[in-house]
Amino acid sequence: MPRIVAEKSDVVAAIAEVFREHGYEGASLSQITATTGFGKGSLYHFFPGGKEDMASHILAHIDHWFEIEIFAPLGTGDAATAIARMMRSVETYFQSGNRICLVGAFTLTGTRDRFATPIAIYFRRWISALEGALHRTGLNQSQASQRAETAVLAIQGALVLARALNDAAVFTRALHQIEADLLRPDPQS
Amino acid sequence: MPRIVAEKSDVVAAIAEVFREHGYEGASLSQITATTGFGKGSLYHFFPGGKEDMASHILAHIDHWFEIEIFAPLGTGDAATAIARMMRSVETYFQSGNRICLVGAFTLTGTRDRFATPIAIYFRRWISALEGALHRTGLNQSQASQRAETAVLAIQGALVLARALNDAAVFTRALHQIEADLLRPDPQS
DNA sequence: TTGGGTTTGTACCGATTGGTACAGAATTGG
DNA sequence: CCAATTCTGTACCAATCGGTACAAACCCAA
Repeated sequence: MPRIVAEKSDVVAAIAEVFREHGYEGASLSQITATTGFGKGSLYHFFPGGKEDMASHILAHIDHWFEIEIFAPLGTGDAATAIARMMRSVETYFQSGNRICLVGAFTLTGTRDRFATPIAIYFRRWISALEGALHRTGLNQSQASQRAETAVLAIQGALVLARALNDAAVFTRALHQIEADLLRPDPQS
Repeated sequence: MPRIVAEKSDVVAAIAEVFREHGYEGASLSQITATTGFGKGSLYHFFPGGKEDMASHILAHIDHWFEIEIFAPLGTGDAATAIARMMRSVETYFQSGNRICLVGAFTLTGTRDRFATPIAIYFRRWISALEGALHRTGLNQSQASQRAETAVLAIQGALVLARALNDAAVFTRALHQIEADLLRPDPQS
């Protein structure tokens, strides 16, 4: 019984990479079976709802990972440390700019309409978790909110530009600047 | 004879909107014919190379528009004025965040591999044009380069986040901050 | 008005799409 | 060891995919 869960989780991770490479519409069932090694039988056993079901589970899987590794930790301990920890996790997760944000990729196509709610929740949660940490550094609510939004947005943009220029250095460079901007002392006070 | 060119340009613009909405892989020929009103006959007359040919022409069309309206103007006149002008053009072009950057959307899927060169050229040219203007404000080369990269990246990220949250205000808010960051006096001097 | 090129709609093509059916292999609890 | 359940490969399906062929409609110069 636990074996089912474990394998399903593996399947989710494997399919996610196919979506990451070809997008939702571009990832065909035959590509998924070929790349993951799972036949249609297995696929439709785990995901009776087909492609859309797979993508839903993938988004949930990603959201869960971020909740555990990024969002929740932002709420604990020293704020500056938590933010630095986030930046490190982000750099690792996105493989220094060589890996795409699937949520962001879904956002930019018609796929967004299918998954509008989980997509919006993911980004809102990220911003709100970061905003909480910034608030603990002494920033007021509106400044914390603005900085958090800017940081999340910049991470997404960095992923786009790094891939467009095929230059992962763009991403790491951006991450360092984002971190500096986040921890910069309040110019108001 | 000029009529051909004019109509072809119209077709390009119409198809671009379909790609913008569904992505390259997601935009089917039948959707293109239905949305644009042009039959397959016309489509394959103008674009013998099919879908890929259409997308190439669209990218060229976009690049040309940006060259005329954004990139080239950055090289003329007062730098601060030129940058402010760019921000206004960007806000108009992307309809205050309600319109997607097709180049960015292509970047995040397997489509990038097909059009890697024009995509990279587009972003490089944008950054380099902006870098030139920043250099004219007195910033040194490396600072100008870094700021230009950050600004272009942030615009892309703002488009992603605005669409993800279905909130155009995110985009306009970001644009104002980007402009302020670009024109901020050199902290070094 | 006619003739030649340009533009377009329609019918059609093989290939592939996402999805279903189901028999059998593998695994498990009893 | 057996039966029930879980898992998987294969064959198959209608629908749609991107693309081709081509004849008719259209347009403009002569």
